[in-house]
Parts: sequence; C-alpha cells; structure tokens
Amino acid sequence: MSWTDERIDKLKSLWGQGLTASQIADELGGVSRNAVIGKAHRLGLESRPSPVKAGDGAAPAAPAAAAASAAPVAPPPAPPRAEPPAPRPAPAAAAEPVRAAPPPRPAPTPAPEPVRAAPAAAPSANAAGAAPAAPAAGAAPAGDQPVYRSIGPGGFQRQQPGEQQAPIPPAPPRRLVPAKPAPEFADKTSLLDLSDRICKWPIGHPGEPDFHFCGDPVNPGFPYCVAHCGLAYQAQLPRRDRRPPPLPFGGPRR
DNA sequence: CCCTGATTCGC
DNA sequence: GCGAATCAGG
Repeated sequence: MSWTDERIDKLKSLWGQGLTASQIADELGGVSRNAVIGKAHRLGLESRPSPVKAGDGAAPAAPAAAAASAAPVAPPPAPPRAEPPAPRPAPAAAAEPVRAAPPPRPAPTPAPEPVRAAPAAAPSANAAGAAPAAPAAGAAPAGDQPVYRSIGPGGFQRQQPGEQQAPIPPAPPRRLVPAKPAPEFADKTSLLDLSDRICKWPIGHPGEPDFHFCGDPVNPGFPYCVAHCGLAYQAQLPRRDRRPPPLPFGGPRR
C-alpha cells in the first residue's frame, strides 16, 4: 500500500479526530500502526499526548537511540528539545471523536465518606491494656527489666538502648458519628437512592456539595433515562461503515 | 502482558 | 519517504 492522496487525507482526518494510530491503521488497512505514526510525523501532524512523554516537561534528554550508532563525535550539550508545554487545546468542539468519545462516565460512586472508620481491629493493645508493667512512679525495675517512660496518653517508650520499638500510636480521640443526610440534599437523588429503575446519570461532580443523580425513570434496560441514554450511548458502526456525519445516538439495542 | 506515541535508522 | 524495530510510560 502506498500513501495516496486519499489515504493521506483520511489519515489526517482520523488523526485529527483523535483516533489512535492503531485504529487509523485498521481503518486504512494495509498499513501498520508504525506506518501511520511515521507518516503522521512526516506530515507534521500535531503530536498527541504520548504515554511516554505525557507528564511534565521533564525533557528526557537524548534518549537511548544514540547507543546503537556509536557516535564518534560527542554530541554537544544539546538542549534537549525545548518543547514548550504545548498548549494543545484540542479541537473538541465540533468533531467529537466518535470512538473515543468519553461519555460522562457514570461516576463510580463518590465514595460517601467512610462513616464507619476502620474497626481499629487489633493495633495490639492501645494505650491502656498491654503496656507492660506500668512503672509506678519510682518503681525501680528489678534486675535487667527494661525501663519504660510514659510518652503520654498513648503509651510508653523504652529507655534502654538497643531495645527500641516504635511507640504505640495513641488512639485517635475521635468519636465517630454516623453521617446524616444534609438537609439541602433532601430532594436530590443521592447515591443511596439509586435503584434499577431510576436514572443514575450523575449531576455535578462527586465531592461537590450538590452532587447528585438524575433520578428520572430509566429507559428500560438502561441505567439512564432516555435523555441521558442519548448522551451516554452513541452509535458505533463497524469501522468500515463509519462516515464523518455520525448518526444520532440512541441506536437500537443490541 | 496489553496498550499507547515517539524515535531511530536501514532501506 | 517509508516503516520495522525499538523505546518508554500507562
């Protein structure tokens, strides 16, 4: 396969839509993922966030590469690609990539505050109980008994060198109280209100004060109401048949 | 392991 | 110019 104008156009288009190189390669057929990437770069297409250099601008200077080519001439200090933070705003607006369109995932439950904290299972004896031999004031330990010094309400600390042990962490003086539903959410659909019959579409964001769920009756067979199904599900045609103007969502059930 | 994009380098 | 091989992070 060669890079005809058509194929190049398609590559540009798909690349611009955010499809991965693999997907584009599938779409085009006859080329490998590498070929797509190579071509894209040669075309000067805007690079996309790579898992390799995703993070901050920690420019990983001249990487391996040079290894193979036993470069006789020492490469100069070489400013490692002063690539600026690339303000890639992403087209987003119009052409939402049909495929990778991240539907506002039904937020996996916002973890409603751990009401019941750890059972405080067995931090093996907290303060009170296990402390070996509380030293009554001046109680002189007989013989080679280690000496303990109270370090507060949490426990004791050995004083003899060589016999060290992490002090027992004081138990948190907190009293755990069952969470009560904030009154201002009374009419909102909370996590606890979710069921098979009501729309679980999240409204707002977990952690925000007014986060709640849609709560409308579901589109039977779906976790969301009809309206939100429209947002959550988008028609996914077989690759071969996909065309730029994507069909409206809400296609027939599988 | 899988995936990803970037890069190199022989062709 | 092309793309397999390789790298490196998720």
